[in-house]
Amino acid sequence: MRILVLEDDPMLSDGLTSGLSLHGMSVECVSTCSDAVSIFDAAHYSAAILDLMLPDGSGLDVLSHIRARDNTMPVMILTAIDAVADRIAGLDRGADDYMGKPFDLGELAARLRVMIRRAAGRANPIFTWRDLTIALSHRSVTRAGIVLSLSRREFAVLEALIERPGRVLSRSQLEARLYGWNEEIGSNALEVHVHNLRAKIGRDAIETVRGLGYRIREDRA
Amino acid sequence: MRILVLEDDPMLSDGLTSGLSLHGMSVECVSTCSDAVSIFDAAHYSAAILDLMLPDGSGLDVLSHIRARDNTMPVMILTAIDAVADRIAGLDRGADDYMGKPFDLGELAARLRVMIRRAAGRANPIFTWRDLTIALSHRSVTRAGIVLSLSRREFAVLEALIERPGRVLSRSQLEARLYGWNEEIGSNALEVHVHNLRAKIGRDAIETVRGLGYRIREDRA
DNA sequence: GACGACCTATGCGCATCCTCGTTCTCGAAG
DNA sequence: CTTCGAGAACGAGGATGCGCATAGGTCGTC
Repeated sequence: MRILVLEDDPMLSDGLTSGLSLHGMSVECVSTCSDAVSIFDAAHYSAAILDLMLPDGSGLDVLSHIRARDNTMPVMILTAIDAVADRIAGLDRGADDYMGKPFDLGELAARLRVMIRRAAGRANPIFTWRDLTIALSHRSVTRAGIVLSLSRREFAVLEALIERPGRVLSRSQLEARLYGWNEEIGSNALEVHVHNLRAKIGRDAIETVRGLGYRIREDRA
Repeated sequence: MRILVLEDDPMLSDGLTSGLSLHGMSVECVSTCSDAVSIFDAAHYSAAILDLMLPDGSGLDVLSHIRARDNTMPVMILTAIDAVADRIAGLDRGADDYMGKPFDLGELAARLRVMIRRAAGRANPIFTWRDLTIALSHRSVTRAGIVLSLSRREFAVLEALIERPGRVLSRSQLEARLYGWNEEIGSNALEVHVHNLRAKIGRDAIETVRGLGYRIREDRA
């Protein structure tokens, strides 16, 4: 099990390295967000531990970077013991777990193992788009940290579109997916759903390609 | 065939440029990893040749960057003749082939062609012309990195022309393709579309062959 | 019965597209 | 080189219909 640690406090990172090694994990440390980003792009790890307060940014940005690349690596964030807002923000951006400092090394190791085991068995892609995160398995969508409640049809539309970002889905394709094959639809129901969906997830997330259909706008931010 | 070369030795990059040009490839050179990364994000190439030892990093990092973006572009890495470890690392990170320095230009060109041909069979067709990229599957067209919005007819014209670059399509051929068989057209609608299309993708992309029709100008840049 | 999810219906705005008239360009003939 | 005609480019106007927004109606659930 290869763990990457993003932590700028040398005392803490040394402790993590030696402590987790005792639990059979091999640990590598970086101390800046930019190092973390480049090493994540380059290599593969079983899990990552991210501190939030770094000299050149927040670990949350690294997390967003990871998830933006469809990397579902388990991520644990370290927060101050009482920083609830940070924890929520972390989970919303796709973190799998958090621990408050100071923490017990044994518990940290155990939680890492749980995360890694769970990750191995899951094919639960968490899509992200701008400030939107969509967890298909939980049928949950959050925007900028707050949970949205989508109706069944709305979620189905979003799910269909987000499976292939940038790909145009025609109205008939979407209807065939929402309704059974010969569960005919006689009106602009789909457009209404798209309309309501846009009101919830943001006007410009879904792009209409006139005469062809809809697609999720690719995020070139 | 548009090739991007990442090489910081000017002697070598000059040689590659002139040598590969003789084999009908158009070559662009960058000498730093950061330049390479930004140009890969902006434009599309048929293949890339990456040196490993660069002033600001390793070509392997560039390779990882490319693959992290789901870009399946064929990549060849250049290594010292006896750097076996580098080759393995390169292939592990998703390179398609490698060559040891010094190399034979003819062989390099041949291997590039093989890579490109192989890649053409697996990828969705993305045509490029100068700073234009056309992804038929996504129905998206970008010019110098920014997305253009083409209307249905405009895209259809462009699609028809770009299927066979350099080939002249007569007006009646294009009309037959845009409109159904007996969906007659009574005027110069096609010319208007060509006109509007030119305004978007660049005046000289589409060449008119007087009395015969239109064609995509072949890129001999 | 209140509520939410869903489908249906309808009017409007606007992008798209065709048409038309004019101007421009090319190329061959004089 | 000049002239001239056909083909091509351009700009503008107007019709069409797609997609949007909104409201009303039905069904199922609590």
